[in-house]
Amino acid sequence: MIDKKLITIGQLSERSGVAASALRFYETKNLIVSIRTAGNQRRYNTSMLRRIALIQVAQSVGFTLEEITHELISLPMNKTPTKRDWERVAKKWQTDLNNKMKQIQSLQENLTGCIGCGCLSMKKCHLLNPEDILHEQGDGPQRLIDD
Amino acid sequence: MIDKKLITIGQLSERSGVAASALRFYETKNLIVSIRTAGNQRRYNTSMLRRIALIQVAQSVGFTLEEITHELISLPMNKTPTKRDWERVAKKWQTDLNNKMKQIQSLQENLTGCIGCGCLSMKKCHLLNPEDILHEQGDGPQRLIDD
DNA sequence: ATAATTGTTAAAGTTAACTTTAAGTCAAAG
DNA sequence: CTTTGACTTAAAGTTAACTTTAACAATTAT
Repeated sequence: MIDKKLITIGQLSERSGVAASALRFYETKNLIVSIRTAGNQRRYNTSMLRRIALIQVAQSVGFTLEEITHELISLPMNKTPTKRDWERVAKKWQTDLNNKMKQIQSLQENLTGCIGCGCLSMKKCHLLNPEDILHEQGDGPQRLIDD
Repeated sequence: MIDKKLITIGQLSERSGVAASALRFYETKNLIVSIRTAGNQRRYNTSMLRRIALIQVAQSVGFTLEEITHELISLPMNKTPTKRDWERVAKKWQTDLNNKMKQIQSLQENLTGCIGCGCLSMKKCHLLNPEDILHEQGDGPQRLIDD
C-alpha cells in the first residue's frame, strides 16, 4: 500500500491517449494532480488514468473543462472513488444526458413535421419561425412562393 | 415581385436575435448575403430571417459554422427553399441527430451499468476502461479498493 | 561517463466564433 | 440643412482548449 507504481507524463500520455501538453494544461486547471520527483519531474498514480477517462467521457458529453472540474471536484484524485462518489457523479451526468436527448428529440420532431408538411413557405413552422417572420407580412392565405 | 421589402442590419439583428456584428461576421463566412444601398449600407431580403433561423438550429445541434455553410450552400439565399431543397437538408440533419442520440444512449447505458454494478474498481467498466487500465496490473480476482 | 531520450517552464501561437474599438459615413427627423 | 442615430471597415481583443517553441534539466541506455 505504500509503494505504488508511479508513471511518467509520457506513459500517462500514451496510455490515456491525451497529449502530454494537454495533461500539463489539465493540471493548471486542477483537473488532475501529480507528485514530483527529486528532479522536479511529474509522476502519476495509475488511478489518474481512470480520472482522465472520466474527463474524456464528460467532454464527449459536452461539458466544458471548467464544468468538469466542478463535477469531479468531489472525486478523490489518487484513489478509486467510492460507490457513493461515483453514483452522485453518474446521476448528474445522466440528468444532463437526458436533457440533451430531449432537446434533440424535439428538433427531430420538428424536422419531421417540416418535411411532412412541406413547409414551403415555412411561415408556420415552429422550428423555423422563432417568434418572428409571421409578423413580417399580414397573415393572409398561405403562399407557397414568397419573399 | 420586383420591389421586395428590404430591411437594415439593425432590423435583421433585432428580429433574428443575432447581433449585427455576428451578422457581418456570418457574411464573411458566406452564411448569408446582403445587397448594398447606394451609400454602401447592407440591406436584407426578409427571407434572410429564415436562413438565420436555420443557422441557429444547426448550431444548436452542434454543427460548426463551416459545416453549416456546406449544409446550406444548396439552399437559395434570397428565396424560400423548394420542398426538395429542404428535404435534403432536413434529412441530413436527422441522420446527424440520430448519431448523436445513439452516442448519448450508449453513454447512458454505460453509466447505468456502472451504477448498477458498483464498478468500484472499475477495472471492467467499458466506459472507464478505454483499452487500458486492465493491463496496468495482472487481472487476478477483482479488488474493490485498488490503485 | 556520456549520449540519447524524456521531462520542465514560460510565453507565444492556434482555431472557432464572435465582440469591441476607432474613425468615419449614411439616412431619417425636425 | 443640420443633427442624431444607425451603419461601415479594419484591426485588435476575447474565451476555450490546447499546441508549439525555446532553452534548459533529469533520466535512461550504452
